[in-house]
Amino acid sequence: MNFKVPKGTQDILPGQSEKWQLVEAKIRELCNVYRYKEIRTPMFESTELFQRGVGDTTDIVQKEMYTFEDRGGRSMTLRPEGTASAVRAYVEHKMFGSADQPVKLYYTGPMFRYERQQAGRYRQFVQFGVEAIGSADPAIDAEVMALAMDVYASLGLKDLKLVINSLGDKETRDAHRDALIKHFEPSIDELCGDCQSRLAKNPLRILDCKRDHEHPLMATAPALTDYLTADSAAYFAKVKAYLDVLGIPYVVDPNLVRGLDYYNHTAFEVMLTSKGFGSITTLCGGGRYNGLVEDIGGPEMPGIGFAMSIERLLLALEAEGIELDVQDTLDMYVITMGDAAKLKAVELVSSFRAKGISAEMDYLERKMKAQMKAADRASAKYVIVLGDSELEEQVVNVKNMATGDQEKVEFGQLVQYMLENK
RNA sequence: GCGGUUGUGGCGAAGUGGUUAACGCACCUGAUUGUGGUUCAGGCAUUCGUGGGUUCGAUUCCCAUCAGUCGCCCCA
Repeated sequence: MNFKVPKGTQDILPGQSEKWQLVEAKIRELCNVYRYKEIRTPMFESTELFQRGVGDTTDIVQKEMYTFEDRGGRSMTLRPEGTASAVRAYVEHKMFGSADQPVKLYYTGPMFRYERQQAGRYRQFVQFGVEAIGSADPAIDAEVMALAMDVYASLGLKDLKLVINSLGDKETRDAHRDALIKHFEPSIDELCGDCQSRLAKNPLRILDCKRDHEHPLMATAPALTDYLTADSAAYFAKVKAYLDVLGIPYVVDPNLVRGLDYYNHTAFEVMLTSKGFGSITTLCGGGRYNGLVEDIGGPEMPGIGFAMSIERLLLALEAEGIELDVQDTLDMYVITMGDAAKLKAVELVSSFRAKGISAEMDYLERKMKAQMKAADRASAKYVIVLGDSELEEQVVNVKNMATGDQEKVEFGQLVQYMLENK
């Protein structure tokens, strides 16, 4: 029998988990500064929520969901993303009536999508995301993007670009869609099979096909920006103006498309400019979703948000050679020689810990030299050696591992000594 | 869903149709009878992914299968 983690999932072991904690701490700190409040929602919801929220025609809903029937015969689904749940909670708890408006939420937690694993893509992955609901002010679009960029910047990631686009309103999209079909349909045979199926499903996606990138039809294809209504164009211009004020560089990519149905107006991605890892270059994706709250049964409320994968964030840091400053400190290692010493060591270690001094001792009956080595490996700041003579005199040498200096300290003064020196 | 590639100790990594399957790291012991990071000597463990086939004999050749990994699609 040998059990393994399910395909597409991973164990995060000590050594790695500290990095996660650091990233999560940074995220909470920034969310607090930007005044986004944490929301925690269940990891599964009724299947229908995602069908309505994410969109029935999306790949996520059609072939990537972990859907199961519970014992009561209800169809449930492990959440593939966070926005639908956040919006559901917003509607359910009538947060549109709360005093604080707009409602600014953030979440972190695992998401589930049934996909083939590759570098930077997992079946269970952790997303950090924010949602700002209740405002159609372009300034908040810029704020959300600024927060995303800040997370990366605060961790030292520099080789990033913010790519933005406007998907316009419904009128814009319908007109553009028709134009795209008209443009590609006559010569669709010249394009790849994927594009051919995209024509009916989501013609917008043809524009970012990698295989047909060089095809002459691409260059002459109608651009979404040409179909923006006056209102949509004005809105997009304001978003850009606010980004300028914030000093956030961005690239407008008219072909930027998001894969979830609920997006309109502002769409953006944070991408790696360096080679990065594997074929994945997008670290974060987001956009505006006016209309989603209504679709889920709430009032007509505009919203905008993003989601980023913590796994990809960590992979990007690794690819750029950025070491997170995780501190793994041990204040005191107590070396024991003999059973009597061990008895005393247990007592001493406990008294250190009670004062917040991290302390460790040997549990493997190792020789003194091996214990010394273990203390060194654990980067212990101080070490004491407990043997028969120390027990008799009630005094130990406290060794400073960095300098090698030793100082005599009475048992009763040890905790105080450590509090002053650690 | 489709395609590529890999599968040998805790980790990394050689190798061969034939008695005991290199080496490095890690770990343990000793040199140094109570003080670490260096050095030297010794020690330690492996169903050679799994199942079947060919063969006197398979870790090695063949088939299947499983798993990892990478790419496509799509996405974070």
